[in-house]
Amino acid sequence: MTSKQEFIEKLRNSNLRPTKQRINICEVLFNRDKTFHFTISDLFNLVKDKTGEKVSLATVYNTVHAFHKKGYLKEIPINSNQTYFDTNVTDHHHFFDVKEEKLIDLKNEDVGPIEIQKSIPGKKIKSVEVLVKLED
Amino acid sequence: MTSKQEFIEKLRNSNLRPTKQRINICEVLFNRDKTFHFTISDLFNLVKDKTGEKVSLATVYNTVHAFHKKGYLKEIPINSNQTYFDTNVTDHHHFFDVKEEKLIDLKNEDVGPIEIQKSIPGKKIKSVEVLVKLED
DNA sequence: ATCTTCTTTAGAATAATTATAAACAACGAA
DNA sequence: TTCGTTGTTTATAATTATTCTAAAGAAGAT
Ligand SMILES: [Mn+2]
Ligand SMILES: [Mn+2]
Ligand SMILES: [Zn+2]
Ligand SMILES: [Zn+2]
Repeated sequence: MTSKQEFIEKLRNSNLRPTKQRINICEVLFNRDKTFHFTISDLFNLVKDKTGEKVSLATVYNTVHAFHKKGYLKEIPINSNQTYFDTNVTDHHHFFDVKEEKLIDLKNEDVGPIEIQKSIPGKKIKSVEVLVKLED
Repeated sequence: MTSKQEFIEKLRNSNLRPTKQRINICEVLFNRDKTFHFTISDLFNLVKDKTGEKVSLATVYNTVHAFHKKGYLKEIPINSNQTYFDTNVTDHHHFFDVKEEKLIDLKNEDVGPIEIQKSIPGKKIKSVEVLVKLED
């Protein structure tokens, strides 16, 4: 349980004005126990449902991009018509349930360390992500 | 070097009529030494350039989807505004050069076997793919 | 309170992809 | 080879996720 005040501070510290809309979005995104995987459309609907207040779709996009830029959200590479985001910004891997279209976190110890034995001159590794697709 | 006749047979065997357009697309896709990573727009332009014959964009989409369904192309999960495909349909991993927006194949031995230590009841693993993002 | 700067918003614009439906080409049987 | 059938191509329209625009509104500083 994170308090509204903490969200306000977090936003202020990030040079983002703590507006009603951003605070509502924070509640939906960060007031939870487990990692949250979502699309913009998921988030848009949840804000309405959980806070009772309507936020424009443009603001959801703006806020998600702002949070992404600040490092509070991670973008997850899957092939889908919609972009997926993740409140777990640490380096970690995923199951993707193709039928349910749901992401599930994998702990690093569930996958083990991955050593990349090849390198490209002039380039360095930015991230290593494993995506495990699941079927029935 | 694969001959036109082989493409025609391949198409027939797949219950796809060997049209001029499909054969041209085959030439661009499969008449090469190395794996080919591409977007629909890449392919559309290359068909014009390499064969001198114009193919409609809709046909490129149709054909790519048909080949994908038949298992001749693989879709690569990266976050981009465009979908990437791959002529290497075996299970394999990738570098993605974020700046150049280019995919590079990784051999399985460059990554090593990946053992997934977690399972989800009722689901089985369909694929395990590693995406290594590269920066300068 | 006033001014400035940032934010929200509705709506328009963009861009990838998919759908539509008419013209066309491949096929198989006469 | 012709003819009828079925599959394919194509231009174009529709759809959909995302981004842009510009005006109205809210937050912060003085
Ligand atoms: Mn982003
Ligand atoms: Mn596809
Ligand atoms: Zn996650
Ligand atoms: Zn590849």
